[in-house]
Amino acid sequence: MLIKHEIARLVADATARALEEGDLPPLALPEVTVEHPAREEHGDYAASLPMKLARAARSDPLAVAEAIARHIRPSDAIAEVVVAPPGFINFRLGDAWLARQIDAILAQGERFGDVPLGQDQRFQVEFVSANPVGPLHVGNGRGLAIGDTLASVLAAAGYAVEREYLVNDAGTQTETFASTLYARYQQLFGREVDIPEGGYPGHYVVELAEELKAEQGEAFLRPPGEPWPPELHDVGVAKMLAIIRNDLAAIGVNYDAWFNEKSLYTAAGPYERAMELLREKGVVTEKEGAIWFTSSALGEDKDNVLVRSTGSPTYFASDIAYHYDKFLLRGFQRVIDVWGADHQGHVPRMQAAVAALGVDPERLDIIVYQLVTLRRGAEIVRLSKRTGEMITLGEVVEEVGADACRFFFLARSADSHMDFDLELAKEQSAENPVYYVQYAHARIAGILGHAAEEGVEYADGDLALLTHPAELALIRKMLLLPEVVEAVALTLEPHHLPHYALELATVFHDFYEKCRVVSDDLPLSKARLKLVAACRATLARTLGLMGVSAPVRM
RNA sequence: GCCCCUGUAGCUCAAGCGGACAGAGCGGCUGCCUUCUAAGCAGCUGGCUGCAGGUUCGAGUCCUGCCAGGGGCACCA
Repeated sequence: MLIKHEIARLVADATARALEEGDLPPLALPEVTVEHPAREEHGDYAASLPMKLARAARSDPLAVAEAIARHIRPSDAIAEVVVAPPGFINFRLGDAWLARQIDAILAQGERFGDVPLGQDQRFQVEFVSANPVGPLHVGNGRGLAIGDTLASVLAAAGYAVEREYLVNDAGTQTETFASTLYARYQQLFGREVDIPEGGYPGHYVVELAEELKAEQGEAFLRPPGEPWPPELHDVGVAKMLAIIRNDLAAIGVNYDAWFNEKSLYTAAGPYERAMELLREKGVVTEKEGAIWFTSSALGEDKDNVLVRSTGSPTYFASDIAYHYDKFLLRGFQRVIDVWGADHQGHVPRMQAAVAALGVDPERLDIIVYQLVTLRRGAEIVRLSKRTGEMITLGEVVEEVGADACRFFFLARSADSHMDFDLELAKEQSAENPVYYVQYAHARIAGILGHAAEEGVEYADGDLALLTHPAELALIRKMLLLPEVVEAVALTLEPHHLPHYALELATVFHDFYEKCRVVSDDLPLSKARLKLVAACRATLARTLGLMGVSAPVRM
């Protein structure tokens, strides 16, 4: 159990005893939590419970704090319990206990940070899922960093997590894409055709057409004026998808599943079954030749079309079928979808649809991240796939580096609108926060390498020798990792991770300046080697959760 | 017009469920390498948390109104 929870329990138990013995008047006990005081002199943890109870106890918060504090049982972890105005109970961890935690961290190695929140419940995180009609852009990068890290953190929190990419290969967009590709293809054979209305003007389609011509010659050519051959759709989508997968690989994402939208539409498949279920639930109606989800009766602004009057299903219907598949067919306990803000209007009706399928909407979390503005200095670069000019994620990764990209995307909360200034990202590459963290890891690797060269074995190091404030500060910070993992898993806000990484690196660099590790003092050297070995594991785990590399040399 | 997000230092952003004196990085200025990595450290500079009310023992955080910016309101996805 995390020390944070142990302390909260000590406070709860003490309060219960104070109530039993009449030191406090009868009152209902709220959930007890502890927090980290902002100021160091207030200790490691603080309980503000007395201030919350003061009114019900009709007493002074300070008196309540003292009544509770009197009943706190001693713990070997806690060196000091202090009551402080206006009504806090402050706890300070003991130096010896802190030092002993190093062995616990070393024993866990790079599993340190795991937290027993889940018991292997199956979770799915679906992210990016960009339509295979163009290369990934910077906004996709943000979704990628958020989704991938969330998946890693949830796995560390004890859930069985699957990463999934939905390939939208059944909608009108890939049809338009195929038309565009065919137009470009024909142009290569000297035909004067324009790309279709609403098509994709980007140069990459020309490149794909050239590739097609080089590989297949005129095999896809039809007489002028005739529609493109049906095979072209899948061939084109496959080529686009290959480019996307390549970009994803460059930034280091590994999906467990690639789900084809088309597979929803097999006979008696998810689409048909989901629609049937909605009909059974009585949330479907027909009007103006189309089939509608009667979401306005469920508190929504308006109804939404499921099947167009042409008979083809909308994106909304497709997504309902997809979530039917996730929840009812594959049985995920919880599904986390990571969407860009341009889809936020889709959130309430999706939640309503999931509820209509009989699934507790609490099981569906939709993380909406705000859009990214890409700029070069003062010049704003448009993100739209529909304009010819765009900077792809692949190009950004090449320019800025995968590690810096991920860290940058991750460091801002999903709710914040972010600017990605390429000029700045490049200029700052040496001053980038990610290198600050990685440098701490590389420094430790250097120290451990140096110790090995000097033949210093430290397995028997005596941790009791670690008493320097910088050493203890480092241990304190390391012990926070499980708390951060727990917080991220609970709030689904991965931006806490890079901020923690920065704090940990700061405390390490401070320690490094103040404490020489390998010195003439062999016992102290051994103890400090244990300390930095544990710190290396903590840094590596933190970086690993973010998908950022932990270099041994820089 | 309605809905979602945001407004915190010159810039980019933090601030777990409301807690003690709002923090980092970058920028600017000043110092520190015969030593395990100077991609580092120490110090200085910097704030009416958009504005006005309200709730509370306590508000950057919650509520209401206003102002400003981004996004969304299709038989597109």
